[in-house]
Amino acid sequence: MSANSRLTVAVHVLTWMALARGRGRELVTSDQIATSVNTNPVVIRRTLGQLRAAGLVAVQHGTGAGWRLARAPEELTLLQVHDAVERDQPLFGLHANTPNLDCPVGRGIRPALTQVYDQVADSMKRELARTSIADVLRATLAA
Amino acid sequence: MSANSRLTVAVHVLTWMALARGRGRELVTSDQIATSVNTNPVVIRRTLGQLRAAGLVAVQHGTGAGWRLARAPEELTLLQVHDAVERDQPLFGLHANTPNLDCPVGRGIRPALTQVYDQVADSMKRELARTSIADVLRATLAA
DNA sequence: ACTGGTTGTAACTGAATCTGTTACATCGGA
DNA sequence: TCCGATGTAACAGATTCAGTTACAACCAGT
Repeated sequence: MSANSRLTVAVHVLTWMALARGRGRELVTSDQIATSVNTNPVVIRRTLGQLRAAGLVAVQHGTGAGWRLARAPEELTLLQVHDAVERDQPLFGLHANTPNLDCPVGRGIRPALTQVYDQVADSMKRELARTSIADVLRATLAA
Repeated sequence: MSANSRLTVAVHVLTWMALARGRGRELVTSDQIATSVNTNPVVIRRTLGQLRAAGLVAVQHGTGAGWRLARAPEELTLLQVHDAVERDQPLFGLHANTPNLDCPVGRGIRPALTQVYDQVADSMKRELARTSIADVLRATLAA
């Protein structure tokens, strides 16, 4: 399947918020962010809701409502963002149907693959942890 | 998204072929493999077709037709399998719609993310390269 | 207490993907 | 020629994804 864009949208959101914050506008709305991402504000609010559940952003209600970063951009890693928006999504799927348990391979391959896939996911996560939103903003403005 | 099971099925196929080969049965049919994977033979043939295009298995036509491994199980890595069945599938998708190019973030974030995503994919591939079909077979029979 | 702009979330749509299935042409050794 | 297997197109149902509409909830300012 072609992978989804959740991580991309979430990083875009946070990077945009980091830029706004650097310009003195700490509180921003889903509408403003949606203009930059070029999508519907509800999509942005869904993403922000996941980021809030993970403690990466904070929301303010009522008049003058909006969102703000809960941490400095240097302290926000792509791993935190990934964990926030891809909760429990395996990197590789196992069998759609249980394999034949009468076969030695069908019986043992799922735990064997789970172990390998976990190692691969750990490696991926270590790499994601090496980049912060501040890094992304820097690279984005340099382009 | 829940991830697809292509890599899992392909590894299962090759692992089963490696076991059969170790038992002296070098040539096997998609029907036999499908029984272990618990799916339709056409699904297996589709997978085998991709593995053949990558040079990992060889096919034999006519009477007594079937498939055989093109290399020893020790020489078949999960990276090769991944590249065979997930050709050009990005690890993370970019924006579904082009972001707002009038915004500095919308303009610069795609190349910035591409660079990061490529690094993460490289890390993932390095880890996949560390495991062979022989390793998987060993772990499968040990379970 | 009312207003008004924003959030929070459910419900639905269309497109795409994934797995499984049927059908059938093709291959080539016996 | 026969026959068991491959190669592949076509289709179906389930699921996912992004987008959209709709509307209740929230709360600072007046």
